[in-house]
Amino acid sequence: MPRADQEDDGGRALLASHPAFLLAQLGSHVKSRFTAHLAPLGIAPRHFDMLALLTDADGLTQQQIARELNIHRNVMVGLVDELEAKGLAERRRHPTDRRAHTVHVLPRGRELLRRADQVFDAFEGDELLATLSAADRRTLTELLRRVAAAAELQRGVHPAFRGSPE
Amino acid sequence: MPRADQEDDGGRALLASHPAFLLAQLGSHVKSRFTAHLAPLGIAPRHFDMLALLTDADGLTQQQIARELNIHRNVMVGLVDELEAKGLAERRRHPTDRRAHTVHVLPRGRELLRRADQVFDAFEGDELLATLSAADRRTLTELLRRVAAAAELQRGVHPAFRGSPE
DNA sequence: TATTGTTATACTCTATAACTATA
DNA sequence: TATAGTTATAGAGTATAACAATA
Repeated sequence: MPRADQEDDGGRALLASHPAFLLAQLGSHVKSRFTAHLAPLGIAPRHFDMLALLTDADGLTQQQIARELNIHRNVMVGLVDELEAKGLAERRRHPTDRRAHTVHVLPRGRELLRRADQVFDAFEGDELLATLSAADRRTLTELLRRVAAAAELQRGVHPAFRGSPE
Repeated sequence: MPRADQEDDGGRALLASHPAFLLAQLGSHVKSRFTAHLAPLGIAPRHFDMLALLTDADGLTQQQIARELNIHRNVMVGLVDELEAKGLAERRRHPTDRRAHTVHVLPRGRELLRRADQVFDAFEGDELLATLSAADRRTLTELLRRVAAAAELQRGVHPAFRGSPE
């Protein structure tokens, strides 16, 4: 059903029909919309990613979280501070390494993540992709996944590569 | 050919397999990679977008450019300054409105845009989408275009909506 | 009174470096 | 010597307000 590529005007191809341009545009759109949807819950996408990660793998150190989420360890300090201030997570002493802190999700954090998941699913399904059929959504997801995989972007797959140079 | 959605582990669905998440991730990846590819030419994506717009519609005022590109008019001042400093574009007096400046691409700007276009095409075709067949690329482009259209994101389509509140 | 370009200011993000306590 | 967490600082980017010239 797609009426694929229509050539336009005489000269240059319109930027707006290039996948790279569309990806950049949609990426920033998704980020700002999701930020807005999350605001009433009192958290930002950063916190959402972190709670989601810890729910799958509780008790990681700040360094490990930073590598998984591809953010600098300096920024982690503030993020964990904020989660602690909101009662969503807490730092504990690492059992063997006295330099490290492990981070653990608290009950309030799990409860908030549940609601944030609903916000995310509603945004994705009812707003962002509302015009696509179920089959189109599967196709889009698979194509995006392949492009992301080729770019080595997946979370938690190549943690070793993620060393931010200092 | 896509092996569509594979359910994983016991609990939450992995964020990394959601199209909204993939879009946000790929969007920032595209932006940073394209910025890096453009750096040797001495310009940023902003300048590229602006040169591309003016090549299709030379002589717009700074306000009009700002609306088309969805950036604030205050920022336009600096961008045009930079393009002028590099000899890529220049301000001229608006023929009838003495408050306004029109912006015009100079020969060096057109020449640089040609090279930037090549950089863009090479990045998109040989790097970003290298793993996708021609048919997959068309499918992806069409799906992205439909999602972007639904979000009213196209450049230059609804300029009237773009009023940044002050 | 509204608009164009401009400047100034503040606020957020990010990147870098350096410090401490451990290993 | 290297690493985990922390703190401080500087730069880029963005948002807001205000101003002069003109409509």
